[in-house]
Amino acid sequence: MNTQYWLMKSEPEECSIDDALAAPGASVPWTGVRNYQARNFMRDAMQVGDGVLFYHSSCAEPGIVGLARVASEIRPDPTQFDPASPYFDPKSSPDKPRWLLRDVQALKKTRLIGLPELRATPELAEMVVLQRGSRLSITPVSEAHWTFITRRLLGD
DNA sequence: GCCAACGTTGGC
DNA sequence: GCCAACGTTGGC
Repeated sequence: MNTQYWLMKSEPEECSIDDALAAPGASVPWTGVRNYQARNFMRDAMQVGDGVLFYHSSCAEPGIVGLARVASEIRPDPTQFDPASPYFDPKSSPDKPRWLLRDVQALKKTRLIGLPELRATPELAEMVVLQRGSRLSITPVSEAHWTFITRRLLGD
């Protein structure tokens, strides 16, 4: 299957693009997804090597802040088993894990393309993340949108 | 902190 | 299976 593209939201207070780039191998486990649709995107559709728009959410300047790639196969999210974690899920068990993750490798910090800029760009109006009421932390990005955004970011 | 929008839960 | 109540997301 061809390379696909995704937008993945992270709260910078939890894991910013700088945090990801500073991690060993610039790779971080994408913990904390607790939404079935987002989980299913990771489990069923993502492939190693897919492109990722790294997005900061729940912060002063939400928007795209970097580029990344899907860096691992799917595996259980260990935070669901940790009673001390805010992501603990008492209904999940190691023999039948409910929540899954992939590793995401940060490739590059870019300038911010903030939400206002995204919304002001007609070419991007159809992006899933911009749709009314969209709350999914992982959304697919079309190749056209990926190309438009990466060109704008990388200036080629 | 507010609140719109959406997802999940659980009684029936 | 319906749907009201509740919880969460996330921009502002």
